[in-house]
Amino acid sequence: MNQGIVVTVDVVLMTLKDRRLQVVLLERERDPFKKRLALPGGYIHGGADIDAMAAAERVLAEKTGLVSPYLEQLYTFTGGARDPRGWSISITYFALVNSALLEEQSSANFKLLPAEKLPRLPFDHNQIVAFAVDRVRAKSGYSALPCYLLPQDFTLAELQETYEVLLGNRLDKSSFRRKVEELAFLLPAGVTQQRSKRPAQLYRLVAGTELRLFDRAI
Amino acid sequence: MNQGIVVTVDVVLMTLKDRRLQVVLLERERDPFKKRLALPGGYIHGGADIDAMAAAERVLAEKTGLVSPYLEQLYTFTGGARDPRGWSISITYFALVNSALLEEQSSANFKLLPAEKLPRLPFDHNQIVAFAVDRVRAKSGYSALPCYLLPQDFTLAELQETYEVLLGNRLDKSSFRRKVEELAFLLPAGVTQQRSKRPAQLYRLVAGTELRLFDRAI
DNA sequence: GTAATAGTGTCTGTGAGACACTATGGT
DNA sequence: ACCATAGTGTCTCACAGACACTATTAC
Repeated sequence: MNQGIVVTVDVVLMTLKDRRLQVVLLERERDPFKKRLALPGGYIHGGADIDAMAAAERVLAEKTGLVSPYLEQLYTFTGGARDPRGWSISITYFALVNSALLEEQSSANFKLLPAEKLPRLPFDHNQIVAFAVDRVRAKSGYSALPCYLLPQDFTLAELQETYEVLLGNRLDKSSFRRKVEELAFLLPAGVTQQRSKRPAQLYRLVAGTELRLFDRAI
Repeated sequence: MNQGIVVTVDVVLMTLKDRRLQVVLLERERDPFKKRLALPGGYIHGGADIDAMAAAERVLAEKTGLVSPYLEQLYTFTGGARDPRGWSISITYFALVNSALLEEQSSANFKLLPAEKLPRLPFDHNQIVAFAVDRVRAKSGYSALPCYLLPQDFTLAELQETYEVLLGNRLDKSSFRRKVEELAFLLPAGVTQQRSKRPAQLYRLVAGTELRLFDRAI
C-alpha cells in the first residue's frame, strides 16, 4: 500500500519589506531541480518528527535558522504530475516573520523575492505561493494576522500600513484606530518610541488572542 | 525515506436533517477498530487516483454510493499518535449533500448522527469532525456554502432556515432577502412550488458562483 | 370569509468613511 | 517659530435589524 509515495513538507516563509509581501526562496542542494530557487522543504521523518507541523518547524530551522515564527498549515498538494519522482504529497505551511528579525535570526543565504512576481519555480511551487498569498490577504481582512509581520512592539501607524499593503487599499486613520480600539486585541507596550518627531504609543498583540476578530454574518 | 507512513483520505460527509447538522458514519470492515463506527476513509492508490481529491471521491463512491457532492479539502492530520499502525497521514475532506439526495442516491447502510454529540470515534475522528463543523459554520457566515445542503432548487425560506441552523441564530426575513438580492448568487428556477399555502419562488445557485461572497475588511 | 405562508415597505440606530482638527515631539 | 507625525472630534451616508404591512394560495 502507498508504495513509493514521496511525502514532503514545504514552507512559504513570508515577510513584509519595501511595502511588499516577499517570499523566502532557497537554492536547492539536491536533484530534482538542483541549484534552482525553490521553497524551503524536505522529507518528513516518520520517526523523529512528532507531526507534520514539527517537520515544518525543523525544516525551517535547518534551512533558514529561523525558530518559532507564526506557522499555519496551508494546504496539501498531491498527485502524480507535481514531482518528477512520481506520485507525491506535499503538506504545505506558511510562516510570517518580521523582516528585521528574519535578517538577524536567519543564518542561511536565502533570496527574498516579491510574492506577486516570482520567476517560474520548480514543482508546483508557484501555485503554493499563490495559495499562501491568497490566504494571508484573505485572513488580513478579519483577523490580527498582520501583527505577525511586525516586530513584537509596533505603533498603530505601522500596523495600519501593514494592513494597507495586505488588503491592497488605503485605510482611514480614524476609522482604523476606532476599530482596533473596540476589538481590543492590542496591549499598550508601556514605552513610547524615540525616533524623529512626536513619539508614538507602542503596542503588542495580547497574548492568546484568537486570530479571528470578526464573524460578520450574512 | 518515509518508510511505513500510512497515507489515507477520510471524508466528513454532512447533511442537514431535523434542523441539525448530521454526519455520515460507517461500520469499519477491517482492523484496526473493526466494526466500530468511523468516518468513510481509505488508502490513497498512488497509481490509480490522480490526486487526493480524486481518492476522496472514489472512497465516497465506494463506501456510500454517492457521486459528486460538494467536496473540499479540510485539513491534513498527521503524527505517530493517531493510528495504532504507526506514523500516519490523513488528508481529510468534507462533503455536503442534501439529505433527500443522500437517502436516495446512497446505497450503503450508513449511520447518520448529529455532528455536535457524537460517541467516541476511533483514531482522531472526533477532532476531524469538529474541524469540519467549525469550517462549515464559519464559511456559512460569508459564503453561499449552505446552498449545498439543500436540493438543487429551493425557496428563500428554506435557505434562510439553513443559514439559521448553521449560524446558530435567527435571521430577519426582510434583511435576509435584501442581502440575498444584492449578492445576486441565486437564479430564479422558473417554476414555483405547489405544496400547501401560497406557492414560493424557487431558486438555484448561479453556476460558477464564487463561494466567498463578502470580503469585510477591518 | 380564515389560515398559513410568501413577500414588501419603512423607520431607526449603529457604524464606517471622510476629513478637519488638535497635540507633541525635534530642529 | 516651523515641520512632521501622533492622535481626536464630528458629520454624513449607508445599511442592517426590527417590525408591520400587503399578497396569494388552499380550504
